Amino acid sequence: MKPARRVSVKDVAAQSGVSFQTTSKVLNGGGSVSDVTRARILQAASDLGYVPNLQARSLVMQRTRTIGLIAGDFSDPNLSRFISGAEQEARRQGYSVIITSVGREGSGTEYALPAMMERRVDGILLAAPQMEEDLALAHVLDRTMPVVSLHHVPGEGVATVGSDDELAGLLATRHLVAGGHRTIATVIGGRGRQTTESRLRGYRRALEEAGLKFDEDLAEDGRGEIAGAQAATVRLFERRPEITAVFAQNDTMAIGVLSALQRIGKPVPDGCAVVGCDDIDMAAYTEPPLTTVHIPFYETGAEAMRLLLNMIATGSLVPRKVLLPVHLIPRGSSGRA
Amino acid sequence: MKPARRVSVKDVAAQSGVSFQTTSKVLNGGGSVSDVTRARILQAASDLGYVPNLQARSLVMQRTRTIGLIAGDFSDPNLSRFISGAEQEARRQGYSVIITSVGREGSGTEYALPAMMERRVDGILLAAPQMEEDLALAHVLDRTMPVVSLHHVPGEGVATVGSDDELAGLLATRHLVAGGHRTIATVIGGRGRQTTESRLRGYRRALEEAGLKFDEDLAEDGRGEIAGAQAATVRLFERRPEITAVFAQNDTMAIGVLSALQRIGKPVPDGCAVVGCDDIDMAAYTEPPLTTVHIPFYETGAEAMRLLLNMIATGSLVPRKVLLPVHLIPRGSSGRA
DNA sequence: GCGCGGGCGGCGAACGTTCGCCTAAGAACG
DNA sequence: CGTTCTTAGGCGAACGTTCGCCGCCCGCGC
Repeated sequence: MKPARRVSVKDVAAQSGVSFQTTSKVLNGGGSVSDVTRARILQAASDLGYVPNLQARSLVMQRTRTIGLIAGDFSDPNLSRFISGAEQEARRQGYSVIITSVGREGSGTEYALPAMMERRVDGILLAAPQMEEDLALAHVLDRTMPVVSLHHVPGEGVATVGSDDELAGLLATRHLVAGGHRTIATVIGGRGRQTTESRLRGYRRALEEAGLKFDEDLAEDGRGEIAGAQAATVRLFERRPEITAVFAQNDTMAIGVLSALQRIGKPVPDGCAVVGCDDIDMAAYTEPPLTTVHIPFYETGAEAMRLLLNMIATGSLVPRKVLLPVHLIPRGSSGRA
Repeated sequence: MKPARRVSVKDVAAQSGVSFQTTSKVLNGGGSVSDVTRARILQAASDLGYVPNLQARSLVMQRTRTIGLIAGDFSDPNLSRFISGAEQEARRQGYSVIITSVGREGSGTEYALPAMMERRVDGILLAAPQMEEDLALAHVLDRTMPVVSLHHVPGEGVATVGSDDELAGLLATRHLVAGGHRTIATVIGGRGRQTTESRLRGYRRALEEAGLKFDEDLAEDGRGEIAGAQAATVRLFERRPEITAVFAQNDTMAIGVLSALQRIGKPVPDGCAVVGCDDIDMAAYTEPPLTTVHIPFYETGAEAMRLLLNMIATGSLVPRKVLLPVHLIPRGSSGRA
């Protein structure tokens, strides 16, 4: 199964007739070695197909060039984009990423952290909404290791990179207000989540700006899913048939809203305008195309990784908090093309 | 930044007054050690917050309990589910997963492999369609390390786990035939891909079974995307207005087909039936809900990982080829609820 | 012709483990 | 009371690196 036993620096050394330490120097570019020996060593290394052992290197260097990524469900397309951005940035800087997911209700939390610590990751990137309230986690992380999180985490040592969710809610709702709507409902994501609360705050602020008052009856929980949003939409219109616009706090739910409206016979956008949030791929292709707020998940991932690697490089643990800007993308579902 | 310097087994040993080797024995459950010493050591370990260093362990054990996952774009929801399944299974068996993505056109290929080798992964899971034809890759992998791939890979040493794409095409098309359709078009994914070819084969076989002959004009390339599928649909109907059913080779394209049909004024399913493939979340919520073939991506990932870990455990390099079954999910878009 | 400096490369140690072998007691036994 | 067995635990080595120090030898300058 192993054709040639793993070749180490010693094998290369033997082949080229120098000590293995000298070989190491050459392979790392350093040291003062004559050009001929250098060439000979390099040649031998390539002949033998030498591949350095990062495990051993990490052992002496006391760092692994590895980042631990703790994520919620990978299948979430938004999270996927975040991960994609993070991984790419890590790679660009010569780091590897080791992943672990935690189940919906935090199962695996107690496993994830130890696994990362055992592997001596240089830092941790957190992208698990379900850990927002995990105090034990916060305690472990606090001041122990560089950590950047996509979501808010209790405790002080953790930096956060995210997008401006309040602005997202604000832009979406302002857009509807500008379209002349006065009775604007909203379908919110999971209650209690940071993202939800922020977007809701933006919604309220926009209403306030327009001199409209917030009405509890106009906010329904769609639990972040299509089916939940459908049900929420139905409830909203039963209660308040005069609604003329809905701000769905994410595009998935917006799709649910769209299909519910179709079912109850409200044409979009003339009977009811809809604005989503996230700008998933599909948003451009719903019927009608969905007006939404673009959330830069990919860039957020890259930025979070950048910040993390920077913290590692400088050894500074400044718990910064970065918010990336978002912008509205007007499409058919709100009446403007 | 580091509150207490990393605690090693030696620290634990010092604290409990035994040699570090004995400590190691205790921590690994082995060795013959009296109960009192054992307890003392365990206590010290927990007091000090000892976390074993897997790097060091790997060095001597000659295996890392790490699997390298080389994936195409993470943002692909199907791939995400595959990854999710794979990661979960790995975790269940005490392995970690380290990821790297390769760009659309194979960029990063030359990087991905060395990175995995340097980290001495125990095996590699390949989920990058763009590597199907990478011969250099195949050469490196061949007989060098356990590898399981989601897609076909040239060379002999690589096992494959996938879903039965031919069956998928067959079931989808049979369903349309059974619905009385005689002029059934298909929108295919990227030409030349294994998946595409297999599904197309299933489509042709179903036609054959029904005594219909395959017609080049009825197959259009939708390049796997919504927009591509829209364009393909338009081309199809310009050429053959008599089409009464479309098999879209994946659900994303099916959504494109649906929106194109709406635009050209063909009601679904009465004017034209549509069947997709993959069973993405959204499929149940299109208008009308999409009949599709369920592809078990999550299970495929888990199964692939299972096979890989099994290969590693037994040291056998039997290049098996596993196909997971698929099944049709009838919904509104094909006329049957 | 002698001393000295510098380029080249060797060598020991350390990183944190696991593993197998060895030994010092104490227990059991005749 | 001496011999052997067993048991608890020590010890050296190895895994594959990096790093700093040291010594050799050659060449140059006086």
